[in-house]
Amino acid sequence: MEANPLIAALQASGHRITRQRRVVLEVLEGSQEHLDAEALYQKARQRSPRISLATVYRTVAVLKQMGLVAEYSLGEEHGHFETVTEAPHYHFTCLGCGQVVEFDAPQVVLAIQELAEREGLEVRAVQFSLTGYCVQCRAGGRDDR
Amino acid sequence: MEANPLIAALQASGHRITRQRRVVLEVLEGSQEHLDAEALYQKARQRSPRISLATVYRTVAVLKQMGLVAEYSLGEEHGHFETVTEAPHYHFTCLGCGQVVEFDAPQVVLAIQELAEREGLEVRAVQFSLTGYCVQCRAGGRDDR
DNA sequence: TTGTAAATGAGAATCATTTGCAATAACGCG
DNA sequence: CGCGTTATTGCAAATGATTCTCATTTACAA
Ligand SMILES: [Mn+2]
Ligand SMILES: [Mn+2]
Ligand SMILES: [Zn+2]
Ligand SMILES: [Zn+2]
Repeated sequence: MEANPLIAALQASGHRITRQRRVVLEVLEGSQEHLDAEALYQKARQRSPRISLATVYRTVAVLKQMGLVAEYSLGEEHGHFETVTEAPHYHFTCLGCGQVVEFDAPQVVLAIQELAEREGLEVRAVQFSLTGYCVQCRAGGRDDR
Repeated sequence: MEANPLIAALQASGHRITRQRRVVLEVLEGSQEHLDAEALYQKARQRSPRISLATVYRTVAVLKQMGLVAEYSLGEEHGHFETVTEAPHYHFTCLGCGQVVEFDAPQVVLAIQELAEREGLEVRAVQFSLTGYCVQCRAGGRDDR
């Protein structure tokens, strides 16, 4: 009875559907970019001006523990969020222009499975991200540091 | 002329060898554990009581940019440090008992090289760590969450 | 329509890390 | 060895990200 599957899932798990949760979810779904809490907050407030940053954090926290949203690091001091999709993928962030390149890495997934099996580990979370310089930034001089 | 190679490298790069740098380096080298800034600070202060936390941070920062020490995340909100050795290795942290399992993963290194080549990227830093439950913690009931 | 518990907003609190600045100490040189 | 220059330090205040407290609002089951 609810159009949005994310909202439906939230609802199904016994959470109340508030305007702010709906908005945060919409922003998250309607963006290809990799948003951090502040960006999410700015976008959300365009639709719901009175929303607070704390609510943004609280909302992604709920979505995270439900497995609907993933938080990951792009090498910065704060987290970024993205809705969880079928295929797992990872990120490379250019230190020059900031662009994020997404890539999939089945070999990495395999390596993890092997390790887990060999050592008897139960892997709950994987953190994998790269930083460096993209083609454009490497070309355009400024090969600093 | 300097016994410790790390100290020698620091010196060679034009940095002054201070008591506190020597101490931080010694603590880092003489520990198998994965120390965070606070732990490093506590251990360092046993040898040099007046050292400050700020100096610990400043020291690891210098060592990091020289490539002598690596900072990585173990899933917590703060960083951990370890001296850089020949073979790159990664970490799995048990959410139950806190133990850290180190492992090497050539497949991951390969996957990164391939990606870099294919996309023309220059990878400067790799962040790869796992969290979950170790064999002991999985066995000993408490299969919470 | 109402009661009740969940969720929110605002701001204070917390944590990790960084920074400003005056005092201290390394070390190249005479 | 004794100095002078300047990097480095200690301390405290500043910052940035995220969490928490608490009074107020709101979702939603009955
Ligand atoms: Mn992505
Ligand atoms: Mn290690
Ligand atoms: Zn770039
Ligand atoms: Zn364990």
